[in-house]
Amino acid sequence: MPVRAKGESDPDTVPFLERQLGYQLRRASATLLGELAQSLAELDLRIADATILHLIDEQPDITQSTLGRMLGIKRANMVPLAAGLTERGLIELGLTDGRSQGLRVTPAGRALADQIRAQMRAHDAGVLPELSADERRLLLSRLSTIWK
Amino acid sequence: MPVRAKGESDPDTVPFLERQLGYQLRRASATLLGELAQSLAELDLRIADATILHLIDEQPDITQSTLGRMLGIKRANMVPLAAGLTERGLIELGLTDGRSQGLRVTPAGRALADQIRAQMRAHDAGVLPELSADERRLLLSRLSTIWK
DNA sequence: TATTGTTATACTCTATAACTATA
DNA sequence: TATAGTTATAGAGTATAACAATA
Repeated sequence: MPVRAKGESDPDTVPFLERQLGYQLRRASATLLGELAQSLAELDLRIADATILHLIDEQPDITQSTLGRMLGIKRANMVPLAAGLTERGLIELGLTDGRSQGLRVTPAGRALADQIRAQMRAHDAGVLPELSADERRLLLSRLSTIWK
Repeated sequence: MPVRAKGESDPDTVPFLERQLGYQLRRASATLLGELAQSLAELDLRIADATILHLIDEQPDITQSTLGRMLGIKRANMVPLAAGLTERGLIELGLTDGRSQGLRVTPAGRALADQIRAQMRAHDAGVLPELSADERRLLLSRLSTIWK
């Protein structure tokens, strides 16, 4: 007679989609995206804005093109993103070599980047809080193999 | 002296975003979404089309509204999706009670739903193939808690 | 009164093509 | 010749509001 731990249902009863890793990943990601977007809206930032500002703070003189490659955002779509952050006085031009324009955070940008990281950390801490540090590290490394 | 398993880098050296579960989930999900979209394009289907067709096959006489609630798709946006599948002869009206319209697959729709599941299974099997069956089950259940 | 299906519409994100300037 | 930044634009996908018909 088959034994099953409590809380686990009969595998044959589980609907198809529930067993799809891709589907579960998609739904989980969409939910977290929405939550984070709501949280960052308090800082008047979209997720792309916040991520870019953080990266410029972390890596001064990075260019639009490099940021786009890192984040999977097309060069053309980086322009209004960078322009928006510039208009708000959060970033400015750093080292430029004529065609490449290094970007740096302003003092206001750095302060906001700190707030962004704080919010992202706080949000992330609420995700799967039952994971141990080891389990968390393992999951992170597994996920990164999917897209890298 | 701190000991570290080979292949693991100094935690303090890992960039901020790489340690964010939300970010990793987002990137992984986007990659898988793109791969699956490419695969389903062979059947001339988008992911939403395929998912809906599968669900109607699995649950005959389900309505647009119910499908929308299950998948996080607004009622208004379900209309063109259902219309498209109907025009292609993949689904048709089943039980209707006046305002609710149950949807069912046609024979062609059922055959395509089988192909969809085959493609989804095949794609999913390529995701984190190093996971054991137990690890896979655990991950699935953890992910589902995020969005349910 | 609440829900279903529906239409119209706006908004965001993303993709493509083309152009200029520079390495 | 390849790359960075830029512009304009088209296409998805998604969101809101409103309406008619029905439970």
